[in-house]
Amino acid sequence: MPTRLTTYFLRTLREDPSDAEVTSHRLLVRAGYIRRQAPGVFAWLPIGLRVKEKIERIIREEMTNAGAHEVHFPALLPREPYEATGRWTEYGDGLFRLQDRKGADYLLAPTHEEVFTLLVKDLYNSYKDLPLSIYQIQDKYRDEARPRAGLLRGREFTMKDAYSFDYTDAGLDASYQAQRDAYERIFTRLGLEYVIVKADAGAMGGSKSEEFLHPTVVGEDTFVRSAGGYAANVEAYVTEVPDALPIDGLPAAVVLDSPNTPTIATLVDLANAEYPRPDGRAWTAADTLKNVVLALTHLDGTRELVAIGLPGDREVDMKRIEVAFAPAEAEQATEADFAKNPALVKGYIGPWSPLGAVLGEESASGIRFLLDPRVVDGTEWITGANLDQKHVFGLVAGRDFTADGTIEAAEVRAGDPAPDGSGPVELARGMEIGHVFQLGRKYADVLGLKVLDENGKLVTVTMGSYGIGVTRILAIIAEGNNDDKGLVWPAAVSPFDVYVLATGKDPAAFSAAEQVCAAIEATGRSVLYDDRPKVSPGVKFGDAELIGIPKIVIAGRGVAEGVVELWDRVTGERTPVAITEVADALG
RNA sequence: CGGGGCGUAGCUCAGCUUGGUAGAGCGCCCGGUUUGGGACCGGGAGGUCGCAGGUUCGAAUCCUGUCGCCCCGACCA
Repeated sequence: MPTRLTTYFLRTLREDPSDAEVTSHRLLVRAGYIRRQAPGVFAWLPIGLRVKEKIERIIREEMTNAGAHEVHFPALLPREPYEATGRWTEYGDGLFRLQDRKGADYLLAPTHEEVFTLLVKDLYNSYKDLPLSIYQIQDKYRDEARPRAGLLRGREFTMKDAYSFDYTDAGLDASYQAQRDAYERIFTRLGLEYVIVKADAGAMGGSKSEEFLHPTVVGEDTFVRSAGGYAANVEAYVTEVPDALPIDGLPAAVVLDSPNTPTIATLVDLANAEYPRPDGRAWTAADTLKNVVLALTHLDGTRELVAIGLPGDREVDMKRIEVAFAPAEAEQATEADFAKNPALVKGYIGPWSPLGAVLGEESASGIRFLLDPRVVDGTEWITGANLDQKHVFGLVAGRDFTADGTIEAAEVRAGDPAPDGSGPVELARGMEIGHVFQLGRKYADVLGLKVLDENGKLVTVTMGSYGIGVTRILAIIAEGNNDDKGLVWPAAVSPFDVYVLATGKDPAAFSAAEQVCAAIEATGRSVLYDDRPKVSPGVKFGDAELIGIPKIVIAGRGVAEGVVELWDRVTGERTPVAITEVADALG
């Protein structure tokens, strides 16, 4: 039996909801797929659920193909496992916490690594039980500081999360690869363009991590890619290190007056006006060494100042900084920080002064000093002399100053070289739709998941975790498949296979429509049938377009001649077809 | 957390400047006409004007406070 609009729980809105900005949010609400319950929390209406289930079915099939077994954990979990791994506190305000009537702490799980690990620990203790991959499709909860864009960043969202358990590194590699392959099949079946980028493995002790990004302007992640195939999240981009230059024969550094030059731009202008280069080339920002002072707050609450030196033509990328210093938090040093460190002359900070080294753990300030990898030995710089209104010219790295290490802190720019030599990179925006991650032994270590190996020795299990944002994918598909009339679902995820509508007041149109529904369903297709009487054709056509089922059949004025129309939602084309041949004509 | 905007009917919004019985369109219900691009006529249901306090004879409107929501940014395996 077809699903009839007269009895279905579906209400379309004539106007756009006022609180929806992005296309997917606007259309999914207007077409009756979802309703907002609270910021970042949505109810699923029947037609929306069908799309969600279509996506989940594809994921389940490919998880099965990858040898993973489905389980289901509660979303509501006790505090203890998360306390053990430190995530109860590390997750900070992002965690939904609650208490039961006795005052015991619970949380709504943001991900389930802990309980998956403990489940396996409970039941397995031999290498013979491994490898194992298990997964669930579950709602996750994160108290986002700012939920936005409807389903794209919600506080409750559905995720497929899989976890693999191996006792050898090679086994982990194989499990990881199996999930990675499954992801490629899933996204291909969903018709979703994706780019696999190297991702930051983060502070959680992971070793290898890749993100599946869908290129889209609404994306929140910036990634880089080269024509030669390199792709990386901007946080994971690794700077190509130039060869060191010879130091012998370079002239000594000189301290020169540079009044009123607190910024790189003013410094370059003054240098060109007052101290032109002997070779006639103009000074540029790239000739200057910018020293940025940051304040780190470590997990234990201690505050540490760190100085970062980078070419003056590059900005500091705070996202890359965060990754570099995680789990510590980084921010710009405050006036109070400078006040406590009189060795730093703001606007004229540099690694060196005529009195000796200023930056570095062994220096006058004792402040840790990290350099951009481009600042190799033998490079010459204009930089602050730590004297008010003075800069030093020709300061040579490796001769006049050294650092405590290097750091990936500078912004990545289009045209920068890919680290694998595959050419210059371009920058693009993407939305993370999947993430595969070798966790290694971090969780197993902390939670004590060990098995006996072939030699009867206890070995710690090594794990992977693999996530796909189900509801986010749904929104992304909606985002990329619509026109000014409404949604246009790809057949693979369309809530119904065919939309049948009858127009006019002639009962013959409705009986023809019923006949068409039956014929289509006989071929195994699902049908949504607009059987509403007394609704004008314009409304019916408009709803059909808004709802976005790709194949539409119109039973109307042709039925007397035994003809209905096949309406292609994608192309807009309408083709007359004999009623008896509709099912075949759908292909 | 910073910046901006908004809370009035199921939805989209007007009314607030200048205080005086709460409005429109759409949707919904009843009757009738209409039926290939969001038709029309007549009748009707539906609102603590976010909340609290204040000013006033009288507050959706003015004042104070508060809560919530949306957008941008910060933040976000």
